[in-house]
Amino acid sequence: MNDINKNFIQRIIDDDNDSGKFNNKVHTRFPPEPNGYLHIGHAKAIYLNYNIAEEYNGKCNLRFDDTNPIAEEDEYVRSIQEDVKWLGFDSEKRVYFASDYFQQMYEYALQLIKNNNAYVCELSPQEIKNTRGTLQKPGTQSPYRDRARDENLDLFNRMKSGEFENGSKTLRGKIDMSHPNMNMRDPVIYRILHANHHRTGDKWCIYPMYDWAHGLEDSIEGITHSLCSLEFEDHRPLYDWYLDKLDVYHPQQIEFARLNLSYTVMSKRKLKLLVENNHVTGWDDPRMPTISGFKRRGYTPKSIRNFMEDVGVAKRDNIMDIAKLESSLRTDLNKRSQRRMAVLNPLKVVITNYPDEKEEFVIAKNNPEDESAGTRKLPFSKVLYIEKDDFMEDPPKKFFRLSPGAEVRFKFAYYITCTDVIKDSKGKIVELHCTYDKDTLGGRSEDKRKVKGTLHWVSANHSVLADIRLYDRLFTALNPDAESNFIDTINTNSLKIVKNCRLEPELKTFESKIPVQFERLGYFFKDADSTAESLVYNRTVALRDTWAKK
RNA sequence: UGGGGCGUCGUCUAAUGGUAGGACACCUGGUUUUGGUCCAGGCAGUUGGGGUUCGAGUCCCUACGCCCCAGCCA
Repeated sequence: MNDINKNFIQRIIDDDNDSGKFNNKVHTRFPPEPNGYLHIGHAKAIYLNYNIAEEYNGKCNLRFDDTNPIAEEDEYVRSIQEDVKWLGFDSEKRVYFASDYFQQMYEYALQLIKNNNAYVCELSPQEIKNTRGTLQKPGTQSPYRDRARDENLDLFNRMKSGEFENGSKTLRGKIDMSHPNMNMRDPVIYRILHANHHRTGDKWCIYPMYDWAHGLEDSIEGITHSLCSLEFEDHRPLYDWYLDKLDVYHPQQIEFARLNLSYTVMSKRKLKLLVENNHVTGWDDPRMPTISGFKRRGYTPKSIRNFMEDVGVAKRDNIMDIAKLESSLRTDLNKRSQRRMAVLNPLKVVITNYPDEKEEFVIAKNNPEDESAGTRKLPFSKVLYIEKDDFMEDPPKKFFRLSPGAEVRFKFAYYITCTDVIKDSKGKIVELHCTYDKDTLGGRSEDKRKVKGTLHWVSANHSVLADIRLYDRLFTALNPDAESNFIDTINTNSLKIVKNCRLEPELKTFESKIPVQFERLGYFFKDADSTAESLVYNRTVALRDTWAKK
């Protein structure tokens, strides 16, 4: 690793290592709250934390920050672990829960009270709000602020034993009600919550607030560099205050800019709304920026990791162009995907000079980027389907697909010339009559005559049917968060289902785990909705198309 | 009128007082049995104004702009 081109976090760690601050140790953590599914913004945090640890020969913990029983569920801890693993990060059994430290946190709170740094406050939530002051004006002190030490201890213990109603009392830090940083105006440390916790059940009825819990979790686990997003910058003084007052091991919090993607929303609240109001089919809807959504859509873990490497890390607010994600995706898929033939919008083609009952098999390359992927046999016969878009009766200049009198290559098969256009009574094209040149088997000719267009095709009788789901961005606004109501900018055409697509027969039994490219169309991934009788494919991403742009 | 951050091509991100570079996007051209890939090239940036310096994206002053903070959420 050279000194140049490091990001600001690596430089901080280098400085710490130079000064011996953490004895050259690096230990990070990824601390999700199990209250929703992971999205690609989390993937940045995961990537960062695991990679920093690996780079410096350290470790990274996966820690569930489950301090609020109201919002958290087991379903989410399961999905989060699954997603982290799918992304390619091994937590090596380093899986922890904030709730495992509840007893220890409680004892630390006792210590804080004993040192006269915390007190039990009986102000209601509304009263606390009213006395906090504003951004410009200082707050006023709670009447309970100067309670005797023993009374605080007694009251706090009774809070713990369940004697009081939700919201009736809190434990608060005794800091400074006129502090310019609102977080330092006697912050709540514990609140009373008679609620069932997904792991500790009914054992506790007081739960620690984030600021109290997070620093202690980091401290207990021996974290060195505690990476979090920018909005916690204002919380760092409090993180430091607690640890200093307790005089315990003190990790360094470092803030970085979270990832934003163009044409998408990233907040859990908004994603949840999309799910609950059925704007999408679920957390794993292929249009969602969730890890499970990308997975179902056909994204690869490697493409997401490469994207994160590309994105980098800094403290500027940013909106990454989603085209960059798609570029990482195509780079990976291009090298690895198996090519297959599929016709989305079939147009019947009859090869008039081809024997009626004949069928033959042409040799098709599975992946031109990788010879080891081998070849397969593709059935060819008299009646075929091609893409409707690949024929124009009256083509513009530079249209080098099929048109009356034009000769094109049917990939891996023959040169084909269109002789007749068959229409129905309304003038709609229903069928094409063509001839083939029998001396061009494999798609090449002895005379080296040049054929500009190469089309994909399937044999009608051999083909299998499928529904194909075409996805577009979920929002029409580049930054939906900036709109007064992001729901209003939902793209009503984000999903288009194309029925009765024709696939080459091998796709009937194709393994769903392998990424596949439908020649000339894009990358597709077999959806979980597929059954033995009916195939469903998701378009992961289209191929770059410089023709369509014009 | 409080506090904390941040301003570099269209979008991300480097350059740590010494030639403003890379990626994506976009535009040319070449190769190609995918209008894909690949290859070659091009376009495009330091928020403004002062100052220090032989030399400033970088240091200082100042102005401006953007983001975050008033949950018993994280």
